[in-house]
Amino acid sequence: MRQIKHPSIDQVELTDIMYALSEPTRLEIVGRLANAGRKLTCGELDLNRPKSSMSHHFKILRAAGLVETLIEGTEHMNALRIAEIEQKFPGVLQSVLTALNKS
Amino acid sequence: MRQIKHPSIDQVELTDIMYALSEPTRLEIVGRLANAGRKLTCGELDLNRPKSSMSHHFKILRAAGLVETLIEGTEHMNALRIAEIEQKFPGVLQSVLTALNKS
DNA sequence: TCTATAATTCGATTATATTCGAACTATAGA
DNA sequence: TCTATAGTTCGAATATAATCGAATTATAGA
Repeated sequence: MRQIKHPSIDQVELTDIMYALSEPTRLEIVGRLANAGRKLTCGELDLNRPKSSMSHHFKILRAAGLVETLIEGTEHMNALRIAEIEQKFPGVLQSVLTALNKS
Repeated sequence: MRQIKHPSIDQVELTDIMYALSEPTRLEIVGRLANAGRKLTCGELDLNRPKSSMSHHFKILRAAGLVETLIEGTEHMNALRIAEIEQKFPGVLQSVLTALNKS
């Protein structure tokens, strides 16, 4: 069961996080993953966009270090790397999530 | 003495802020404005880039609502709109500034 | 009114992102 | 071994952004 590679937390750059969060679809994905409180498949998110577009956005979220994807069978389970990100950049992701939930 | 137009704080979007902060030069400008604790002219920042490039980045920072520019004579004095941004998106800008000062 | 200074705007070039259909890969289960 | 399912990768089109020299605007001061 081959797994997807992710950057280690010390490779994660603040600019990459900012960039990943600057796109509405990706911000929506991040918000839903946070609120779900459990791992979600790409399909469960259902933002009404083609699979290839979703895949593209997940790739960027992974590269930024925001999302971790575990392959389980035919599904890809996605989770926010919130604890690690908070440790490295305290408050950054948390405050964005708070702002998201207010709007 | 004509002044530059800025968005009102309720027009400011989280994605625009994230986008503005996703570019290293702009992040640097924001960090210096925060640390200076006073208004700075574009020239004082001196990031070793052509004036037209700096002007472009300031335009984006202004449009995102992050920077306010007051014209005084021939100089443009720039300040972070930190109080307003903090009120609307608590912790977002502050945590980014903290992360910047650690790196 | 002339000159110097500060910064913006314009315009062209190049680079980077987004979008999405079609083809492909990997796994589970019949 | 066949089929269905979940997602990725490819490739091409389109859109958006970054870069920077040259021209322009606005002001201060001589």
